[in-house]
Amino acid sequence: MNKQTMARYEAKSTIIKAMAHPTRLLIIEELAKQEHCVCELTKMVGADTSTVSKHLSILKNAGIVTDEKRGQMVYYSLIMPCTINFLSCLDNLIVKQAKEHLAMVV
Amino acid sequence: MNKQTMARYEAKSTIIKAMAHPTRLLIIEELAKQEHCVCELTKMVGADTSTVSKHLSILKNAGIVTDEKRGQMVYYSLIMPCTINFLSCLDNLIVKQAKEHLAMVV
DNA sequence: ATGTTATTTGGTAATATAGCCAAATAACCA
DNA sequence: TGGTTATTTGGCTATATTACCAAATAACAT
Repeated sequence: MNKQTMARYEAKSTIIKAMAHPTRLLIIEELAKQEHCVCELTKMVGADTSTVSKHLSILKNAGIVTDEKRGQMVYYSLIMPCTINFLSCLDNLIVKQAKEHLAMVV
Repeated sequence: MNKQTMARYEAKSTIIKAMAHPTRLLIIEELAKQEHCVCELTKMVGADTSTVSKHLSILKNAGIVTDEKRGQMVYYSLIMPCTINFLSCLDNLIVKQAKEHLAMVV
């Protein structure tokens, strides 16, 4: 296995790992609609602020979101266009699978 | 937060979590080109057979790949079309970021 | 300056993941 | 039947992740 190829897989898995959490997916999908401060996201998620802040820092380190401080608030927004198409593709797939499963049972 | 919406995020994160490993990304990209048995994938990955087998079962449980036994070999193939577009999108992004980084340094 | 709000960071405990070895299972051949 | 190859499963240890609390930092208002 080529060293460069390996590095490429690791870079991709870092990004994907950052997405791989229900809360972080929620955040990504909300930020796809519009930017939000940590306090707004905290309400949406329904967890401790520190927990949400840490989720955001994971997304930021992966290059999926970016932040901007305005006053006392920090606003996060989505900067990775790849993610949203993929997530909606998965959504369709999940609905399709659920329907197939239903058809099997009924 | 709606219960159904939450379940949807969990379903998506299960699929994404299954992708979130360098070895499993390698497997996905190789299976995108053509089906392979566990023994072939083991050689490509360069790890213990049991390790590769476990990676494959994670991908299978997530619905990303499917398997078919022919003789003593089990052949795996990719069945989730979403993944490949997403991975190539990430690849482009990573190359772009690397170039930008290079331009900054030089 | 002091208090309040927004956010991040450090610490900690519980849980999940990854990799290897050894053993079990299955298919094939002699 | 007995041996070989391919694959999966169980067990174990090391490492990573997550969530919360408490404390630190920063901006703003009084």
